[in-house]
Amino acid sequence: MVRGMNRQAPTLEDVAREAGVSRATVSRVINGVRNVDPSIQDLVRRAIERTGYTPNRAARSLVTRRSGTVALVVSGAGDSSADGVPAGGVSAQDQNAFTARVFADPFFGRVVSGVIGHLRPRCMHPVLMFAESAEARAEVLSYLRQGSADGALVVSTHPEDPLPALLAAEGLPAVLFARPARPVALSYVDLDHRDGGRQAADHLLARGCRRIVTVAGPLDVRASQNRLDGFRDAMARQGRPYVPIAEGGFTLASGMSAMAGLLAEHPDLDGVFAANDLMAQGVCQMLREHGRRIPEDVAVVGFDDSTIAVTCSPQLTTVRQPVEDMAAEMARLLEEHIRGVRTEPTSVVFDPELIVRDSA
Amino acid sequence: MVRGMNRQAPTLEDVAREAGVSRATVSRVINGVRNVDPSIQDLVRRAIERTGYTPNRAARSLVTRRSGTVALVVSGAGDSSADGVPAGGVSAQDQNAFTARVFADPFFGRVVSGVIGHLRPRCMHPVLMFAESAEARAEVLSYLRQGSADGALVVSTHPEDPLPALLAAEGLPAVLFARPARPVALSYVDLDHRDGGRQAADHLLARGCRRIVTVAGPLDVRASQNRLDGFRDAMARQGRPYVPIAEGGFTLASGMSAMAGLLAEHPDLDGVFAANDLMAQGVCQMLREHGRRIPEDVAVVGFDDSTIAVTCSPQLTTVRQPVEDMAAEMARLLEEHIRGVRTEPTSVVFDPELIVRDSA
DNA sequence: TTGAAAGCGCTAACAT
DNA sequence: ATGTTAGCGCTTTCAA
Repeated sequence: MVRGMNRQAPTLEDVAREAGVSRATVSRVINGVRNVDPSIQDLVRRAIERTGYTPNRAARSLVTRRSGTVALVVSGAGDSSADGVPAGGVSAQDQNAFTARVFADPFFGRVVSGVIGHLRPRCMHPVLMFAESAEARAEVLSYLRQGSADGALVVSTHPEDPLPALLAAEGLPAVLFARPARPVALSYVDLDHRDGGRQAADHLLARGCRRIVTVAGPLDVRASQNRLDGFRDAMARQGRPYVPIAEGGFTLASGMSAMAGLLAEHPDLDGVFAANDLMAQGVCQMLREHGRRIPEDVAVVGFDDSTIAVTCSPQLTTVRQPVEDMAAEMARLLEEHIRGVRTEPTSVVFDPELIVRDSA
Repeated sequence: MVRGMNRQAPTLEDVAREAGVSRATVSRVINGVRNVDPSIQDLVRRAIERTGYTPNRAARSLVTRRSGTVALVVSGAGDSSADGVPAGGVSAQDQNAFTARVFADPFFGRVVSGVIGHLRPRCMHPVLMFAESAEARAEVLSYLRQGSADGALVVSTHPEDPLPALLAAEGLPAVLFARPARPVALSYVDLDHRDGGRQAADHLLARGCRRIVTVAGPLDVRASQNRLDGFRDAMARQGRPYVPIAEGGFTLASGMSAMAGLLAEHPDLDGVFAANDLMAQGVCQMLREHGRRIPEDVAVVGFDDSTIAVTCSPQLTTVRQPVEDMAAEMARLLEEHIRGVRTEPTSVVFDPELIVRDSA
């Protein structure tokens, strides 16, 4: 069915003529509306086949007021207004750095995967947007207002991200990954991070570790804080109120240097909880550089169960965050908001699960 | 300008009435067509402000026949037709695995960054699509035919990827990352991989390395093959016709095991060229586990200059592939094809550049 | 069950 | 320089 690029694409009209019926009937067949004579359905379907017809999305959107597209936005904090930004906005450098940071963690890939998994069977598609500056955020809003996308799935990389509030204020359908720092009338999907921290502590303790330390995530991020809280609570409940802690930045390098510091102050440590797998990998590397065997000398527990948990050696024992499922749930909620079958903001909190492998 | 979600969005008509002019005039102002009296322009702009008007994208697309969207497709090989696929197509597992693999390398993030960098100022947006199965590929084609996207930017992860040929056959605007295995009438952007391999060899040699080995990429990938060829040629030209080689899979783990093998057979090696940074990182880790210092005992050169090149320790000396620039160029070419100002398939080949850091 | 016709909101050719 | 008008391709009442 190779068609030259010159010929106009066939329209409903063409199919209707070919089938000897009206536009309306063809439309009904395509959209699966009942009340169409089976024999006519066949007729139409054959005509569609013959003409190589594909519905025009713009025309359909115009009348249905649905684009079949959702914005998948990765949102930073950036300048919250047009303050002090050199004309022209954010530099390519900054933008690259931001993007690089986002993609450095396998986390985002898992989000994409989960989102696409839900969207694809419904003929919906994600358009990727970065909102690391006030300018970029305005663009996201305008994109949604234009009806270019029916709603937004937003993953904030910073607790002070102003985008959720802006979205809510305009009444635009949106679902967040993680509960926003300040209350916003939007649905979100989250993980019970506290419980994850607790599971890590319990496992290390049950394993017989006595001198446990932790490499926390950035403490201005609620998720990090909660993982740490849960971890500490569990430790305290078992009679260990004090746990040495180093703060990392969720990166491999920060995990390494945090571990180096911890090792210097507590050379006899025998257990580490790292608040994500990337840092856990850094922790393992640093431990090995110091001649410690894992898990014989030091047990390491990570968080996330990202792909690196298994590519890392030894394979990481880690607290699984079901990111794909969470992302799919975001898409599901958003779809319901868009369809209007769900109107109130909702929250769905997932439970983490300890995955035991070789590192602890 | 908070608007309840109940009120209909204002249309051109509303603005026109508010400003006391015709729809056409408002449209002209919005689209920056000359021949509009400055005073009226102001009038209109104020009316737009007051009404909070935003143009409806679907309506605009319908008449301009432009969606302002391009498909950014990551394409695998997968089943090339409906052979032996269990009903329902590819499993969620497979899809996740595919996505995970794609995002494990910082490469894709750089592509996204470069693409967005070019698209954003032009008010265009990328929609993310995966085409790892025949089904998914059909969907990409249909998406483009529907006019949902004006063209496709495709990054193939496999040399036998059938998508480019399908795109070309339908005359759909598309630009590829890397020259396709078999000739296809599409524009592409590529790197002079041979020259990159050459630069790596020359640097290692100039440094005084005598027992050089290499960890190649998957040899069914043209880029890997070319990097290797260039590397070997340069070595041969300097009187070293034989270079021990191990084939990796562009992953960290494969870099480690390739290095382990090489080390076992050539314990006296003093220089390594790894065909990408991820493998180079694996190489470094393995070398360190074997007590080799980098670069004192063994010099290591990577390829790509991805973010890990600098997060890795020691920082990687590597052959830079300007992925962001290449991706932006893809976007530029595609845009020209879409606008019709470029009709013939074109190729743009970038030059790699050796970035000297600490590892060699 | 099918068809006729009225738009959806916009741009562009044409008329003024 | 501005307004009038005719669609773009589709869905969806409303009649038949």
